[in-house]
Amino acid sequence: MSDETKKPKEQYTAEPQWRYNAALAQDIELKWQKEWDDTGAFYAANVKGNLVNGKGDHAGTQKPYFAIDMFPFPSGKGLHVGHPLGYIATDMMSRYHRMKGENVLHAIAFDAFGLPAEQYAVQTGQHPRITTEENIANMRRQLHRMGLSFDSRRSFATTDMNYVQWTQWIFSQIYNSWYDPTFTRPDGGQGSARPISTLIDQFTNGTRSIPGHAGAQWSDLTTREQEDVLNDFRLAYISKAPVNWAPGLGTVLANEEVTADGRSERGNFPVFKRQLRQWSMRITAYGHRLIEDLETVDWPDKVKAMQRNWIGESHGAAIHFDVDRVADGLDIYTTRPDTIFGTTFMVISPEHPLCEKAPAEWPVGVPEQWTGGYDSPLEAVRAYRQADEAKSAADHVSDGQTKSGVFTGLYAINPVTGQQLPIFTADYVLMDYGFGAIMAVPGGDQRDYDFATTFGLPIVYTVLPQGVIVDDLDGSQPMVTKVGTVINSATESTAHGQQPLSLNGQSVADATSTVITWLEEEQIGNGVTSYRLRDWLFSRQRYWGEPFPIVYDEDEVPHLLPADMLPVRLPDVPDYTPKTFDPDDASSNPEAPLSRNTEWTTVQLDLGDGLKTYHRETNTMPNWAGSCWYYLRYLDPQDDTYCVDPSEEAYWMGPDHNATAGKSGGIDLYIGGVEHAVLHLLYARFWHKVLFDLGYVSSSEPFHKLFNQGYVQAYAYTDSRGQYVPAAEVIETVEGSYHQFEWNGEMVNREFGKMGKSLKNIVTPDDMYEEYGADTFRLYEMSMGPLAESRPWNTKDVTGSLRFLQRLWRNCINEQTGLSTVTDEAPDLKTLKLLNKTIAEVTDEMEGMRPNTAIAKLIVLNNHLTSLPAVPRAAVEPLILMVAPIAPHIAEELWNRLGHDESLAHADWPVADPQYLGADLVTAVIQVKGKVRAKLEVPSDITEEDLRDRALHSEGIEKWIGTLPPRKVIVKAPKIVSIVPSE
RNA sequence: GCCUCUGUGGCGAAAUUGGUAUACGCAGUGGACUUAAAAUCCACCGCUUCGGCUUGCGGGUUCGAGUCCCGCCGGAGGCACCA
Repeated sequence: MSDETKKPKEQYTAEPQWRYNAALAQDIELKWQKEWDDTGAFYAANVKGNLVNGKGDHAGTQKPYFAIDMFPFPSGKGLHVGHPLGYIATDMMSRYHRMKGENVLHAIAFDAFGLPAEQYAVQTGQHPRITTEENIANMRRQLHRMGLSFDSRRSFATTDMNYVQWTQWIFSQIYNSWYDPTFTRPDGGQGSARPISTLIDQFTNGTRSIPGHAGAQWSDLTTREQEDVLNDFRLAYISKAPVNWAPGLGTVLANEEVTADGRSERGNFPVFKRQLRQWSMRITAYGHRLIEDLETVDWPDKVKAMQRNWIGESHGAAIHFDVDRVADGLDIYTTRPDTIFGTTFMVISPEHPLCEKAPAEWPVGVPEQWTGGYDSPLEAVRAYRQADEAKSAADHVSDGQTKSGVFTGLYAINPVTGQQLPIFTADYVLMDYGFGAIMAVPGGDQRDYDFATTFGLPIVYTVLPQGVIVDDLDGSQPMVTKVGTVINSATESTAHGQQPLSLNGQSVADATSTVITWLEEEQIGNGVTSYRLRDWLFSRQRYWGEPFPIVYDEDEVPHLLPADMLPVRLPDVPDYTPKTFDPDDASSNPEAPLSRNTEWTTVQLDLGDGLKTYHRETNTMPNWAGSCWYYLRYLDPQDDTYCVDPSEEAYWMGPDHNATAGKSGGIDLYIGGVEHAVLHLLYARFWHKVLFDLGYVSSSEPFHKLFNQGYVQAYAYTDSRGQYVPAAEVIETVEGSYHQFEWNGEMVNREFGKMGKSLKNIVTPDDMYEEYGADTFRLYEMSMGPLAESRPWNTKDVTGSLRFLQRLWRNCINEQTGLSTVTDEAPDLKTLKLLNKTIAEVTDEMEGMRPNTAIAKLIVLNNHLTSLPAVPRAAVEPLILMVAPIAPHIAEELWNRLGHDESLAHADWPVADPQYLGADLVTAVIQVKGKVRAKLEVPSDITEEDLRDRALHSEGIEKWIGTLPPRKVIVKAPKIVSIVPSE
């Protein structure tokens, strides 16, 4: 009995079989993903070789479009909904360009070496190769479920041996190159990487003298001596300069990996400056080109500015100062040589070699505070240097006006004035910028001023500051009184036989060039360009990275392994965990895990002069190495002859490959987070330029168009104790403008920021697939707001995206039968006009990568179709095609159910018919004193006179303009009439 | 401190060269359908003392300013002893 009463109710309430809900979406999505895989729908065709498109063809005359994301790191945690934002955008653009008939290369690889993978492996007790592979498998599954149109044949991980081999090969090319700043490149530019053999030729035939061995023959030098000379030229070289040592991480780090407060970006450990022997890349040789060529790429201004700031090119002068009793004297760098008359003391870095020349006795009459309380300059300087070494990078930054330092007991001579200047050592002068020494001008520089006031040193002003009257400073001669004019800067002195110099009355810019010319004539100094950018520290004391293709002989001379010995495989080691230390233990020393396998480190090789014993380099490369060139490997992933075949690189990335790419060439679209603005993007540009100089690639820049997607942010909730509560369970109530949040009957506070496990606010793509389906998820991500902006995730808003797809589905499909309901009758004029307007506008939005506004317009069209008694095929088919890049599965299914046998992946993007674009009637607005007072329906081709006339006589307008003739009437036909009434 | 960017309804956000501010979505309100609810469909939805007032605040340019200029205030990001 009860069964009978229930049964009809159930039948009644059950959802129709063909309602577009999460379950149906899943069926559709899995079906089409399989179809795409089976038919190779997204296979991109190469020029030659075995990579052809799904139809079996090589690239023909089709325009190429190469669009990729910054590839992911295969994390053990998997993805949350914030991660795929960029991937969906790139996929949308790839699908759009495919429908425009272009040959689209869209692929993904995995950045699988590096610290986090290693740490994850340590936690799980498994070999990093195993955990890395598991993580990649999980990530592939999550990404595949999203329906991203990758060419699956072009996917790889940076840890694949076949890839490592070519990473090592590129290192070899860099190692075997030097930078010749005078060489004219084939593209007409000055300066180029060249094979090191061309440098050896110059040494051998005497066209270049051998540094440190003047007059010697190259062949007379020992192998050791030759290598030492070459090391100073190689683009990958062994550096003995101060490096960043993080004991808590157990490895050294690049400058780019150290935060502003002197801690490691990963792990937040203190970083110490240490003199350690490490591999370095001479990226500074490319400083100018890395700035200059930013002009040739289509990047956000913000990222360009960040790279310019990071490289920090500045123009100034190198000036030589004689030093009492020290033959070599002292060279300094300044950007303000015009202020040399205001120099009242000198400062050298504690690491500066001149510190070692500190005398054993204080000069007579030295103020107490200059001595630091020590009995001699020698002791004072030694103590100051020791204290300096123990400081972490963070402790070096002085707080405000207090500056530390000590007098060296030495005096320099101002080459312009002949004045004696005390030389101090202080840690505010850095050894690795300029010459590690400055001329201090307390009248012009805040830091010098702070130091001068601390140590009671004189202050001289040489540039007229605001509000100072000229006669007070220099009444002796008549002068212009302009702020920024150089004053107090003249010498009659000819003590060294120099020409007198006066800068008085000149502008700073003029004075600067005057003094540089003078310095060059007198051979005291010269104009130089300096960079903030340091060479790139390239070795790490880690297990999970690429081994260097380098061995050392018994004299510690490095030898490069030839290409046929690559790849150098990572050996097994008894323990691959990094050796870490007390984070504050500055005296600790790095230990490379690879050195633990002594069977591997010692090796017998024949490198051309018989079998000899060598030991291997035990450092590994930083994980930036793999990300420096992976985009090239997509083009030609299986090549055994080249890292990328030149003809493939020319087709996909060359300067002529695509009208959008401009003269630099490069990838058509590269989407990723702004956090890589000065790390990956700078390093990759550098490697690419070396490969360009050496003739391996034809594009001078790797990434022609760069786009930074915003971050997906999320709300998190804390209870009264400050503990995070599960965000999904929080109930929000709104009263007026007042919002309340409740969890388990308790009021909780809302905060806004990242999505993270500890914040209990993670939403995963898997959650979305289950509740809404991949298409709804993709659509929501694209409709949240402008792609470049960060936006908060709001799961409840996702329903709006689902409703749009449901309505689209219902417009085409009978929910009971699953059959098409569209009519083949022609659409009415209103529909045609809206359709063509939508096509024109959505095309425009897609070109500008504004999916949020594109979607709004698609919804408007769809809502209009909903209001029609029957949905015309001619209107809904273009709509389906336009939805396809964003929600591809439902689009394919509808396309199929409407009777198309072919996938729409390569269908033609709709084109607007111009005859429906112009409007016959438009609304003209009548403004009086800038306020809208009336509206008129007028023909769109109305003349200005006509419109003016009709506006002035329109109903009710005299109420606003009065009876007097208006003072002024502006007409912009057919939209605006602006009336200024007489008073 | 220096360099970028940003500020519009209850919320996410639109507004192409200065030309009808608030498209589209969420939330909300009312109605139709239903025994009822959900779903769906239709309508409304900045504030207002009904004069008007509204794009963080104060000025300016203009017939007309969210948009351009000057000065503040708030928010985000980057760099930071770089001579």
